[in-house]
Amino acid sequence: MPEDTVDDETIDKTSHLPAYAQLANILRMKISSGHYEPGSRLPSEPNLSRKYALSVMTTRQAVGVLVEEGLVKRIQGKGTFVQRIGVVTSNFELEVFQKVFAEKEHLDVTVLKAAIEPATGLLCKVLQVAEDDRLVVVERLISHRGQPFTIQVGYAIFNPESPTVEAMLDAETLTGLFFDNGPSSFMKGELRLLPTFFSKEEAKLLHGKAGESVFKIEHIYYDFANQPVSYGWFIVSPEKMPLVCRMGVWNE
Amino acid sequence: MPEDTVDDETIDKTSHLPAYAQLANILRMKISSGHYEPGSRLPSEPNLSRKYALSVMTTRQAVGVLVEEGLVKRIQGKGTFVQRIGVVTSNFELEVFQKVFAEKEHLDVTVLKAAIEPATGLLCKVLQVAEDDRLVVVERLISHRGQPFTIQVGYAIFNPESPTVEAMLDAETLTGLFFDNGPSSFMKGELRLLPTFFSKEEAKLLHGKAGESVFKIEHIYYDFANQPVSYGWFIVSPEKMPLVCRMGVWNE
DNA sequence: AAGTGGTCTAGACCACCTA
DNA sequence: AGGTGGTCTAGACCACTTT
Repeated sequence: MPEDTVDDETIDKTSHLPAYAQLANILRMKISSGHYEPGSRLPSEPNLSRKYALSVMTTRQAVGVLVEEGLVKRIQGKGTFVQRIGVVTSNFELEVFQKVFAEKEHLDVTVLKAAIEPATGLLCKVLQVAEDDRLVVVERLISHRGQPFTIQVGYAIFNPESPTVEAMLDAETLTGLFFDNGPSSFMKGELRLLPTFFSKEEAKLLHGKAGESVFKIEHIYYDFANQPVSYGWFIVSPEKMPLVCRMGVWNE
Repeated sequence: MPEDTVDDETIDKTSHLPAYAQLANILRMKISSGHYEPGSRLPSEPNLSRKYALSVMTTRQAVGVLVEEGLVKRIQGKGTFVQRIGVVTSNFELEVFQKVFAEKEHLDVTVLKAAIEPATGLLCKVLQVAEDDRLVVVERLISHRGQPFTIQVGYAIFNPESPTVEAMLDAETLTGLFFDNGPSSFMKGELRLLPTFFSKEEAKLLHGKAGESVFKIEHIYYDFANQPVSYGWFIVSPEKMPLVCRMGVWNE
């Protein structure tokens, strides 16, 4: 009476797909098919290692893939448990931002405003400067493949020698857009995603309707001394930048 | 002429902090201090292994931590490179959602509506049912520590035997709120984050102002047969649920 | 050919949980 | 005490990139 003999797939060590990925696929399949039910325990790592003739480290790597995907959760001393999918563990990536800004050859930047202004109220607080200190302000309309994509507004503390200011004013190479490719290095930054609505001007520039609900992505960057160096935001429509998060097993 | 003798920290193998975490800390420090500049190459893993007297696997684990944090990027055959921080690689987690719903003892749920209705227009499309098929609809006000937190609206295909319907109507145990603890298992789901604004009623219930910009988190779940089983959304103010993403090195 | 990251082994010991 | 995940070693071979 054979048990567990041919009911399972095995690891093909001649395959180009790494063993850990093969095992991850097998386990993922068993989870999505209901063979391992939500809340239940996965076979222990030593057991999986024996069953699929892999070392513990390789087995751990396979399970680690599922952990990254949020399908299972490891609890030391107890085991690895199949997770139920749910809203609470999700995260939203700025995938569209990545794709759009990666295609530099299809980006067009129009400078709407570039000026030096005295700092006021909120800006003083955010950038930790005194009232009337001078700020560089730049507003840009960024189009992607001919379609208006986002409006960017940025403020930086004015300092002719600061690479930040240089980068901001450098529309040509886009370095000022998101500080991903510039000469300066920042210790840290913070993003904040907010709901807002199109102003009349924004709607016109981005081909939307005034009052339409859109995203605002605020960003603030700090230098090595922990001082804020720039503050600004992007305005972008959810139609141009859908924020979607998939949970569970897709594409099987 | 000593070089690299005492300028570097070393790994304390008697520490409770794992060696890989210690090395990750060292490397993170060197990145944030500018010792390793953005765009530059990290020492190779064999080099780091020799330098800190660790095995390759342990060194890899340390570098893996920084990869997860987005501070460095591995490129096979070339090396590991320090990344510049930027907007494009960020993601937003629903941390507040996690925390709020984890404190089940501090949640209060008021059922605003529970009914069976015929499907119409948009709902037919989303749930892939025929016009006038019956749907269960539930609206809830969820309060956390006495403060109104979110309004949840959910639709499910009516089937008295479906665990989804059971879960939705089960206000007591909150299982219907986000399907994270219920008896049913779902193969997959999709979330969509959207900007919108408070309706008059929503504003009143959530102590906000009508017309205020807020988040809408749409969710749709599918069963094992890939059929939609439920659709709905949460309405929540950005003040109650800030969506923040930190980039670079914080808390050093 | 040499250097890099990517995968893998066959063990080992530790920390934690349950019985 | 025995099982579980967490860490670690000292090698090995492979795939990819550069010289």
